[in-house]
Amino acid sequence: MIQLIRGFKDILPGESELWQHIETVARNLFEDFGFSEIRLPILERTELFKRSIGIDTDIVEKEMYTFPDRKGDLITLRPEATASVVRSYIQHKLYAADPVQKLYTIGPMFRRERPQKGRYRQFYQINAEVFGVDSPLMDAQMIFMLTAFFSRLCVTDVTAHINSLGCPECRPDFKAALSDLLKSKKDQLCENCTRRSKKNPLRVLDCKATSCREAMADAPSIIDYLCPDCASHFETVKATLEKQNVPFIINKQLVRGLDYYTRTTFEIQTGSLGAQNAVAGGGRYDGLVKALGGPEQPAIGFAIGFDRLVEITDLKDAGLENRPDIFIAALGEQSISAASTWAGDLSLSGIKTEMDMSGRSLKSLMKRADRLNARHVLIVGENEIKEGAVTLRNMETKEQLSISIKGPIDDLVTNIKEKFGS
RNA sequence: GUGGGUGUAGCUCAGUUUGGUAGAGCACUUGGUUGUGGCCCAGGUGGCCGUGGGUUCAAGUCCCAUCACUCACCCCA
Repeated sequence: MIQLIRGFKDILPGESELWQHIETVARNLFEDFGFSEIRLPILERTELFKRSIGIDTDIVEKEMYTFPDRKGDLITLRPEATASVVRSYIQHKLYAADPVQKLYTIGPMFRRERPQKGRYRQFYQINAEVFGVDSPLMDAQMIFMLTAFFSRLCVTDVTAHINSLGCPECRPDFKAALSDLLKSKKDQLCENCTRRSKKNPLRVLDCKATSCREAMADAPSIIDYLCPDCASHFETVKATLEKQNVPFIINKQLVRGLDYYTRTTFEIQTGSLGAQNAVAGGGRYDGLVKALGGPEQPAIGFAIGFDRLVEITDLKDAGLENRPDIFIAALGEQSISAASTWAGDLSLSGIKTEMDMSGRSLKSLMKRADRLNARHVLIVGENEIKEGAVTLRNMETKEQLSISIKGPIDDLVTNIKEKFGS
């Protein structure tokens, strides 16, 4: 038997309804906030990710699916969406029509990590990005929209964490201060952090090892090193969130794993996912558009972990399953043949119709209708054909009524629709 | 990449200690009830016991290898 690739998964009927529902909620909400969908390719030139995510990050160093195509060009299955959105914004000069662009996209991402709870090699993200707005009010609005999204999906066990990473002006001072501390505490650091303290000292703040956490307890806070502009930007974000009643906590340890982030950064964390506590994350990346060859335009965005969201939502049994309005139980060759043409007309008229073509006993057809959770069963047998009227049974009330089939098929469809009542 | 746990029917799992006929519940199917679902009762279908090798008269069970799943480290969404 050929099995699917490690870390990949199928989304089967029964779960796909929930995925569709979440997608619909996202589309409706984002579009109400003025976002438009952008659909992007899954393969990009490897160079794009190296330049945007950062060459020293784990993603680029060891997690990307990168391979040469038949001509030898290096291409990569996208590990995240922001790089592609930015690429597209630049390539199609979307800023020329209007520098302000609000875009969302939904689709699969690929990272070759060891799979575990809430972590797959192909996973799905819902992304939203805003270009051309540097106002902190937009930062607040993005977080506002994100938390609204979670509450619409009845996800309760989530907390918004926010922080500011400063800008190229203020970050060097902070890095220097942090490096000094790391040198003095180097005996307490775990192996990884010893390495990181030289390459990317910010990451040490994010370490989960207890010894590192203790060592970092009195670490300098980036917030104390913010330049006046960054500081007032962050103040406005916080004040606006408070005004809008968005609960949040300031998390000075919050560091992003991708190099392009600046200023406001945020993460939605949950306690229901084991070690994978981030269910959404994002922030401002004011320098990225320019860095990728575009004009100087600020930007902010976030990504929601779709798979993780599915795991923590309480909507699993919300009755989203695809149940037939009507199940046709036809008995005997003649009835099956006649009913199969009706089934098509009923479906076309918007009635979810299922019919059994096996010719089995009425009892087994009723059982199947019950299993499919059909609302009504249309019984068509020799008797009915002879008498010119079929039987419509309401599966909940057990009420049965007779519907004439003497007229044209349209009449039958209309009659059935009427009988449905609610 | 490193560690722990687990692989037996479509699903959830017994059976492995101490080698000796492949099991249960659910699901599916047929009938009890000539053409009416859910409950009940009786029957039936369904397994290379993850895979490959080894030990043995004999392996689901013991040994070796390998693969997969899963959780954790790491990292992130």
